[in-house]
Amino acid sequence: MNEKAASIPSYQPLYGQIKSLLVSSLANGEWKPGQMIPSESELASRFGVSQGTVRKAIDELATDNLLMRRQGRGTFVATHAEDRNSTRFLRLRAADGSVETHESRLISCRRDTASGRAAVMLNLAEGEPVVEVRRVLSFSGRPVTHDRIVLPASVFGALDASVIEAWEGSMYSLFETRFGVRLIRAEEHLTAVVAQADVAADLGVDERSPLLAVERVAYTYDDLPMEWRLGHYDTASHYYATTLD
Amino acid sequence: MNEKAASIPSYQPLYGQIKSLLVSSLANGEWKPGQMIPSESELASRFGVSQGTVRKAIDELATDNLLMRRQGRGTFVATHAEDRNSTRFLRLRAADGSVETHESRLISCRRDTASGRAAVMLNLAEGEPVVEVRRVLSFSGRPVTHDRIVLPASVFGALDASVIEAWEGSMYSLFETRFGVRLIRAEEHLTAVVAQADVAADLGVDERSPLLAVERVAYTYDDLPMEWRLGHYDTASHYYATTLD
DNA sequence: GAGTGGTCTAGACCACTGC
DNA sequence: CAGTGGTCTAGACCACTCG
Repeated sequence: MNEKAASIPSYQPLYGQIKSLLVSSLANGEWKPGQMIPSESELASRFGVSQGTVRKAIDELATDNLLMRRQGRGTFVATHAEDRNSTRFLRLRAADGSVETHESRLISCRRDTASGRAAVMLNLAEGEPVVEVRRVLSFSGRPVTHDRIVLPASVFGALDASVIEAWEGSMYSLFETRFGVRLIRAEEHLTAVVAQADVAADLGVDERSPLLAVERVAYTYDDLPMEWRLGHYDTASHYYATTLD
Repeated sequence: MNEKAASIPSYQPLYGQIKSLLVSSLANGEWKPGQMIPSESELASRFGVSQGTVRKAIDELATDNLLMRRQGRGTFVATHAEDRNSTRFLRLRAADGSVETHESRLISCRRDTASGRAAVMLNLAEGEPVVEVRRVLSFSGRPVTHDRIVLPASVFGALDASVIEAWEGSMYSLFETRFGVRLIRAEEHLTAVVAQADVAADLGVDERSPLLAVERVAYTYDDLPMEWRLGHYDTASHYYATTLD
């Protein structure tokens, strides 16, 4: 095709437009997490562009972890329901650097109304219905993190304790499978705080112990905030790892 | 060229080899921070490959922040001595999300011998000479972080208080300009701790206040650890920001 | 206008997977 | 062996910067 992006106002390259089309197909559920998307050559003829252009679009989506390429097999929609992805957002490491398996213990799951930081960060009005989950994550049998998770009830209304306790896998995997919500990106704000009574009790640490407070907001394909959580990590024997580059 | 990578043992693509060659030129100082490297077409003929192959190599180096592309101008060696890069490794934000300017106050700069975590992380034997810098960073006039920086004296022997106080710019910019050491990547380990007396005094917070402890190791082009630092951040009015994706 | 990076194409061939 | 992604090429043309 030669009569390309002639009338686009502020120039966007063809592969950028293809990328948007692919994201739309992901967002509207045409291709579901874990599924294979059409081959590069098929997409090229569908969109009327060369394979190289489709390739560049897919390259960027793979870099952003929206897609996963597997040589010889195809290109797949990324999913949290995979061993290598199930802890993608977990930055906690044991003091010796190893990545341990962890177990989750549910404390509560109840309906509530939005307020404070959670309401602001989720773009909800005060008082809108939400679901609030509290849980403790243990590493090698020892409680390390306490999480309070707030979700809009408009989407997660069907979430309750039995659903969570029956689920094998991560929260994000549950959201994908049971609610059709795929969270692809999150932002975290870290501070150091002193443990409050309830959290201290759940973690088995002294009140007033220092804890790492981790506030997280996770976003969908459309960049809508869909989950707010406040974690409190006991960093006596674990640390939070990041890379700067 | 058709007689390409015929005898390479475990297949490495051509652009990967070009990438290695480019990194070598960066590491041995053929092209210095801030300088422009040869154009893609010149590199293509120098290496006897197509421009597209050079391009792919440069693309990846630009993604890794080793090079910076500027359309219409050329490709440049990334440097910390640039406004947009001078705070590249600083993840601190004010509580309202803004990025403030900061001022550094030097507490001490002295020769010491390697020991403990610093020795281990810098691959130094106990007792090898190091330079230790302590400083406080203030945001909007208020002290927020206390840093203890340890550097191998074999490279940074000429560093002293007068050099630091005369310098306008970041530490990494100083390392580049005065010591020919470019640090391209760093890893951080975060924990929550209680303030010790000396740090508390320097930051003007109560002893036993919770602080965010940030241990950082920074690496050169050759992936050698060249800087170890232990920061203590007062997160009462600031937070540490990261993105998960 | 000359030079640089950025996009797009068409086609050849290689590497890997699974039937 | 067919199908998929991965690499490489050669060449055309576009967008941007600067003198």
